[in-house]
Amino acid sequence: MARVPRQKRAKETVNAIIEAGFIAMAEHGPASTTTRQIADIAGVGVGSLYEYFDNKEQIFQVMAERFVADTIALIQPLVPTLVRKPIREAVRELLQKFREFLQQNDARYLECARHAMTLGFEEHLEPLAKALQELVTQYLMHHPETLKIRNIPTMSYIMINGGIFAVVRHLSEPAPPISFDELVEGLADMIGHYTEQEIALVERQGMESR
Amino acid sequence: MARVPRQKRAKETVNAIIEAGFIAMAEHGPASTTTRQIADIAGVGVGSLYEYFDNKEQIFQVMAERFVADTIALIQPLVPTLVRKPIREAVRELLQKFREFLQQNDARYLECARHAMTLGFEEHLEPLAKALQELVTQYLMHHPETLKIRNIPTMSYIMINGGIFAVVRHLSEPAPPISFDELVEGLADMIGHYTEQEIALVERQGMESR
DNA sequence: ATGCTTGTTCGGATTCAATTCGGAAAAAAT
DNA sequence: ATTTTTTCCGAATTGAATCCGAACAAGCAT
Repeated sequence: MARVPRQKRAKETVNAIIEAGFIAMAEHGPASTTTRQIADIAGVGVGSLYEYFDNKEQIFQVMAERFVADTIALIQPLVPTLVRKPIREAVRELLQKFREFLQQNDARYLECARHAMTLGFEEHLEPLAKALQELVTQYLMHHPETLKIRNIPTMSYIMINGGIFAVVRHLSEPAPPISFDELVEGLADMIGHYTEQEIALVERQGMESR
Repeated sequence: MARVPRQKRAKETVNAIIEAGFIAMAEHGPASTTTRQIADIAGVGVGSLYEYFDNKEQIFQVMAERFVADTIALIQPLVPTLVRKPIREAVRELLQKFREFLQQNDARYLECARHAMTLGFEEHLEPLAKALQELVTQYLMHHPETLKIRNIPTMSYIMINGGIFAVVRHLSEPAPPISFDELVEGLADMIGHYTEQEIALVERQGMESR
């Protein structure tokens, strides 16, 4: 952003531009969204885009940041509730909330996510991965029996990244071979089984060594 | 492709363009590779690009197709060997081969994969997903005890997509929190545990119903 | 209110990369 | 050798992204 909006009017302009970005992106896909389209939808002149953004790319970047920030804002208040639930239920609830989130605002975010992998979304994904990492950490602390699981960093890395992408990929498939609900169940089972088996393993070893 | 190369010379040109595409992509990232760069690296005039490709985008598409095709060509001969091995070992071997594959040719493919999520790679991923699906199917047939696992389609969807993306994401992180070997072990464990637990579950149920 | 400074908007002018096109050179066919 | 087909090219065109300076609005001191 070349310049910071100081007056209310200017802030509204910036906001209109970002909103317009989402709309244009959902309609045309990222490759064929032009600055003129964004400006027209936002109801501002093309020149105005460049008052607050260095280039078109940066508009997309800010959109991505907002998307990720909103997703995190969705997750964080859920943490205290989720950490008290059984693992499968927690996974299910998290993913269902995420789905609802994507479908609000005429499914604008969903349309974006569908096209949007096309951008450098991953670069902005880090904060989301961090938030999920935090959720995992909180969860582990509320379930002391899970702390004995081996390779927690590795497994949470796999679950978080694998999970994010399995969901995003599913959303971006025109005709996915499985339903979203099946995907959710599958992820819940995958994670549930893993933790259960690890805990069982630890207990067995504990008994043997007595 | 507007035109099909008929003479040997022309085929070499096409090939040089695609190769140049990989080099330029690895060097500048997809967003800022220009047609001129590609033409210069390939040692042809800019105009020549358009003899065989409709536009720059299509060059990237063909690159993606070649990448995916090469990956499949890597996997398919491994199938007969992999299906005879224990699950963890199979996963480990597959992923290690994949890593070697990415690092050949000055790690050109790896550099591409790093940037390349930025493109519509996923659209070309389908054949790869299919090949992996086939590997899973073959594996299951060679291990009859695994056929009792519930939700095989869902679980293989998650493992394949989650696996692909966890690996790609790992490769594209400048400072990943875990090593590639840890990732491989983790994935092997995740898949291994799941199948073991499912098999155990089925056996237990089998005993109960007697 | 009035003049002054700072912030904001705008759209034509400019720049830059993608794409086109018509003809020259090379290869193949006659 | 001549004709036909294929290939190659780079200057010219096109269109979108970006810049810029004048015009307009807001804040603010007098």
